[in-house]
Parts: sequence; structure tokens; C-alpha cells
Amino acid sequence: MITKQDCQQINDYIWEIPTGFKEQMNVPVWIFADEELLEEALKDLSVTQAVNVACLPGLAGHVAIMPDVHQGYGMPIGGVMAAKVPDGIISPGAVGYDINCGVRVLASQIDYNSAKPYLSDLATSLYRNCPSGVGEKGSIPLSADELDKMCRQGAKWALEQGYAEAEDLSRTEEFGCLEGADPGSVSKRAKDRGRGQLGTLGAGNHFLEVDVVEEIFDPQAAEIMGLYQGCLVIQIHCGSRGFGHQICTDYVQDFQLAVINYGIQLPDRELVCAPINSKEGQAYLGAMKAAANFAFANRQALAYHARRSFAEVFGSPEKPLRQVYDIAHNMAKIETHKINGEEMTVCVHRKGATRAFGPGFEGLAPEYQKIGQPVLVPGSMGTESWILLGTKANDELSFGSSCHGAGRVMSRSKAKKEIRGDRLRKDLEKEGINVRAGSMPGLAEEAPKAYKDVNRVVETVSHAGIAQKVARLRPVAVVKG
DNA sequence: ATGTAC
Repeated sequence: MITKQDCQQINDYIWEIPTGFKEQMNVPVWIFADEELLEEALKDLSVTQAVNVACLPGLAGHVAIMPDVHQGYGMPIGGVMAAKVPDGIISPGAVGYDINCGVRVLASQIDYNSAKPYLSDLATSLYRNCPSGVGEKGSIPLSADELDKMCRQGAKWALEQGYAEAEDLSRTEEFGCLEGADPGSVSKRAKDRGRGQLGTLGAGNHFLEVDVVEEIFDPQAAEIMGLYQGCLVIQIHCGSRGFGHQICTDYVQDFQLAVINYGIQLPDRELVCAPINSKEGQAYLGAMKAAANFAFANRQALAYHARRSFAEVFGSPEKPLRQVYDIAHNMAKIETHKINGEEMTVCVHRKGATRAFGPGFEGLAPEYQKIGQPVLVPGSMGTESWILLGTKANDELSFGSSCHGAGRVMSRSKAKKEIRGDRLRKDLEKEGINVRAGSMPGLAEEAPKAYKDVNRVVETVSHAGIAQKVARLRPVAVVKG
């Protein structure tokens, strides 16, 4: 059991567990949290898992955990780990089962007050146009060749197919396409599962949400992003569906052997990994990129469906839904960072954490090179969400990373036992939130009280200096599987 | 997160 006494306070929002805490630790753990969120983080296995991650070979700097952290498979959700390239490792469990799970925000210039009478119709239309739930019903089916092409090209494929605007791609992380995706490293089983799932929402914490821009903190950045106070935006939270899930399953299994072959000592079997430059490591990287591109194309297809719904309900708007950004929060990427004063190439594993690069980064659209990368932080269902900007200072603090959401505090099983979905739906509707959900137990799992306070999480990242506030959003319609 | 069990 790790306690507060084991954490050395660096400042009001950063705590360190030094390498001396456990003999096998190779780097320290940094916890981004205020006192209350630190206590929250210590209640489950989050910090223990972060310490386990810090025992992996070939790491750089420290392991970082975000204020929305909670325990996950091997590595906590809300964790960031940088492995040295070429001497370090890559770990599927440190990316997560939902490869390139992420969030996309599109903004409108439709005023909430005038749209209010139509929000129920909008929610119904979104629920109808965006297939949801476990499985593959109602998707855009692909041939084997077409699936491979889509995996190589990501959102570029979606643009060719007519599901995207050119600006969507310029406002997507990596422009919606990771180079080097290798469909040859993806199992037939994963492809069979993925073929029929493009353009589907899935279940669990995936959702569509219509919000109103409630408060703007950085008018210049909001203007550039296309966010207007009092206007509607839509958030899309989804990933690589059964395709990425199967790829993670396959490589977690394959790597059990790699760990033995390369003589890697593991603190936890769930942290199986392989040297990044080994044939196993490269195969996973190629497959992970294929899943990442699947997810970019998937969110693009969902954006296409969302635009159809807005057009159905509001007519063809003279000012269309414009993409703000699309961001990944389960991914491993090769990047260069300044670590303990030294420029290093590392494989940054972000699991339930986002990239949050500051101004000047060339991999952004020109208008975002000026202000920094947008960071999209959805709150729990029925609570606020945030749009932030990455900073320059976060390079040395968190490998250019920030938080990804509110963070779960109650297990899915406990939430299902304690909360009635139909009651929750009524409560949300009473607050003026239109709810369309395929599963009432599924809705209960996502109840606001199963999550931390997203506003406190955002206060923490902003005071810690890893992201800054641009706008707060308030939900008015939620669509779930 | 997930054809929630190959």
C-alpha cells in the first residue's frame, strides 16, 4: 500500500515517488494532483501500477500520472511513460486495449437558445445515424483490400471517400494518418472483427455529446478554434472498436514469449513488452498504427454522420460544423523531448493521456502552430467538458502530455449495482440534457458520481503548467450505446 | 474498452 508519506511534494500540484521507494525502480514517478486528487489516486492500484511501470528497462526521465488517473490493465489509465529509442521497449498494455481511443470536437455557429426546441430531434437523429452498442450493426462495410487501404491511410482514406472536409484533416492529430501502419502485422481475426465496424460508436464510455460553449477563458484561441460563446458544439468519443481490441489481445499474448526470449524482468505480467527495435516490437508498432488509423477514419465517419444529423434538423446551415481538433488518448509515439536537460528520442506511451504540444510544433495546422495544440477533455456524462491548449513548459514535465477526462472513481460493477439507468436518465433530462441510450445498465456505469470532478482535474493541469484553459462546455444532449 | 468466455 502506497501512502501520502511515500510522496515527496515538488510543488502544490506535483508529487514524486523517488527511485529509492522500491529497489527495482529505474525512474521516479511524478503524480500531477492537488492534495485531494492525490488521496483519490492512492485509493486504487493506480500508483502501485505506475511504480511497476517505472521498473521497466530503458525508460527516460520519469513515469507521469495525470490527475484523472485510475487503475487499468498493467499501466494505469492516465499514465505517461517514455521508453528510450532505440534501447527501450514498447508495451501493448501501456497503450491500452482501445488503441487510439480519442475525442473529436466540431463547432457550430448555431445559438443554443434558438436551437433549444430542436435538441430532442437532434439527439434522436444522432442516435439513428450513428450506430452504437457492442457489435457491428449499421456500419460502413469494407472489403479486405479496402480495409488494408483504410488502415494505411486513416482519415486520408475517409477524405477520398467523401466523409471529410480537407480542414478536418489539418485539424487532426498527425493529420489523421500515422505513417508506417502495417496491415500485414494485423491478424485475420482482428480484420474480420474490424471490417464491419467502421463508422460505429461502440459502448462503454464512448459517446456523442452536444454541448453549449458556456464560458471562454482565452478569446484569441477560441476565435482561432472557431468556438463561440452560447453556440453548439459536438464531441465524438470513440476508438478502434473490436479491431484495436483484438490487436492488443494478440500482441499481449505474443509478447509473453518475447519477454522470455529477450530476458526482460517484469514486475507485472500485464506489462509484457518487447524491445522496440526487435521484430516483435516493430510488428506491434505497425499493427498499433493500423489500429490508430482505423480509429481516425472511424471518428471521421462518425463526424460525417453527425453533420448529416445537424443538416437534417437545422437545414443546410450557412455556417457548417467546423472541426476544432481530433486527439488521441491511447497511443505510443516516437518523439523528441528534452529530458533532464538532454534532447532524447523516446517512445512516449500515453494511456488515458493526451499529447499537448505547445506553440511552434510543425505537426500542427499553421493557425495552431501559433497558439499550441488543442487538448480536448470530456467530463463525465452530464458534467462540463473543457478545451485546453498545450504549453511549451510541459515538454520537461510530462513529455508534452495532459489529462484526458474526469477519471473513474467507481468500478463499473459497483456503479451498475448502485445506480439505476432509467432513474439517472430522468435526472439528466430534468437538468435539460437529452439522453438517448441503447442500454440502461450501460448508462448507469457512466453516471457522473462514478467519476472525479473534471473541473478539479483541469485546475490541476492548468496550475501545474501542462495545459491552459480556453473554454468550458456544458452538455445538452448525450447519445450512448 | 470488448462478438464482456478460445
